[in-house]
Amino acid sequence: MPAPILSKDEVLERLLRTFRDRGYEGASLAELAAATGLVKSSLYHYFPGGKRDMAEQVLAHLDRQLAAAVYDPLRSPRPAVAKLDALLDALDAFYEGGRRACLLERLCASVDRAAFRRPLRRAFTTWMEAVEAICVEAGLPKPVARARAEELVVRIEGALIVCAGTGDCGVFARTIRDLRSALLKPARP
Amino acid sequence: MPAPILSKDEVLERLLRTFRDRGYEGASLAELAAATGLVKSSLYHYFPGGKRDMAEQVLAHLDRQLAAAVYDPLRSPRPAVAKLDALLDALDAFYEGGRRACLLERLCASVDRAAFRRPLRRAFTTWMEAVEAICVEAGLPKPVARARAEELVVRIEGALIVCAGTGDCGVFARTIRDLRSALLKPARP
DNA sequence: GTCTATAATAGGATAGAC
DNA sequence: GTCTATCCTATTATAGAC
Repeated sequence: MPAPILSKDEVLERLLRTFRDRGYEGASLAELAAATGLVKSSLYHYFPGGKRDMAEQVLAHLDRQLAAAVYDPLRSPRPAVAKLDALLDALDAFYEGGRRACLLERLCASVDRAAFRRPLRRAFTTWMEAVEAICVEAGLPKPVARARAEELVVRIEGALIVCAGTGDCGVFARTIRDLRSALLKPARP
Repeated sequence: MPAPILSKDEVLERLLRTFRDRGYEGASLAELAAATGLVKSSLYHYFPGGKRDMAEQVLAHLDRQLAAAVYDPLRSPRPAVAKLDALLDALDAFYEGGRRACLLERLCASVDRAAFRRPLRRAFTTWMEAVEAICVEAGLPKPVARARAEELVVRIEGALIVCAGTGDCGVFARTIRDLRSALLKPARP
């Protein structure tokens, strides 16, 4: 009875990278197996439901990771501006300045998207609610805060696409910079 | 020698729809054939290079379509606000209020993305230049116009992702509305 | 220019040994 | 929990008739 080579979290981490680099359809079982150092049938031990199961568990893993590394720290007693800075730094690092794609986007675009509907919706909602809370804390009225949060998520996702399409990571940098300076500005008179 | 059933443009139009609905990897030759009413080997008559060839030609087709239906009309003698309105109306119709995905995004996310690098870059650039021209015409300084154009494309692409992810087309509608009212606003003091 | 037929391969998935 | 071996189907692609 061989011992596990990688922890489940390490397996999920590698699957996450493969899915976001290759896309859902683009990531074959052969690639996913190679990325984890396992053979296909070993993957089926962890993920009896196959590829779809992998993506679902990777999504849940991402959710946990983000909660622990990004969203929870936002509850610390710091001014809203500092929280926004921290969030944008985390996003910049996570997407490597626009060089990496977003797993959520990749799964939204997949043929199996219906299977990921709920976790995807949840991921986007959690993200937006975290930003909305920062905006509210900064003194913005709730409807404005909501709109600003939506705008942040939209612009980050869009910037990743345009970076990939133009090969110009500057788009992502400018988007981050712009959000940093404008997101918490008072609502226009 | 049977006559063509569909014109080349009609074939390209149907391939475009299939690619944007199913994604590049997600669209199989069987689906692409069904969508055009041809059998696989007939597709190879039009597209000897197979699927990649199809996507490349579809991209070129889209480029021509946009030039004729969207970009060229922007050269007519109308005020900049009217041009922006027309462009946003065209985008809203093209993406069906956020219900349809963007072909450019689908190809950016594909495993064969390297093959589409140039046409993708060109498509994004053309789009941004058209918006930039409107902004300049509205009296914005060139650097501001450039940034605003980038912002429009980023927000449209992002809104499509967030729509797909949350199932809420309202995101797209709000983005269009917001761009309509804010894109040509004078640069902040 | 369209078709039928067929190859060749890659993909997802399973059985069962250790 | 990992492996080897295998299966089945879908997918891409080609050959050649009409």
